[in-house]
Amino acid sequence: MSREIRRSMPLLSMNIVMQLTELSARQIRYYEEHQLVEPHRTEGNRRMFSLNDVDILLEVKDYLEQGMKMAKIKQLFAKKNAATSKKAQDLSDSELRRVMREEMRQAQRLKKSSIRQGDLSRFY
DNA sequence: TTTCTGACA
DNA sequence: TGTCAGCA
Repeated sequence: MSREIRRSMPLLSMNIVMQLTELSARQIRYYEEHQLVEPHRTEGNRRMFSLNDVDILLEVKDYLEQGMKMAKIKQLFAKKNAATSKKAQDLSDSELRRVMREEMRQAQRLKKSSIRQGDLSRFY
């Protein structure tokens, strides 16, 4: 899966991510404080984001726009990460499905349909 | 010049 | 979340 490696390669600067996500630097740093993303650091302590980080940021942005609270979003990502890593270890597929169903239910309940196919397809 | 951290509102 | 200060 060299595709995963590329997605995790840190090569986006703060300025690029701000334009890509339309989030302010303040917001991006705030989300990092809450461990929603984990950008790498350059020698000069500058943040370097991967495509995965941008994806996550966009998801967070969607959830926030739907009115979801930070606490809820943090829970969601914690579960998702746990589930995806479990899948990587080939431990639990049903758990992953349960989490994904819950996520879609949340999104539907709060809004109509802002979840993009591309995001979810990565997990199947 | 840009980004970083911390702090205040 | 915006913005300001003081650094690197």
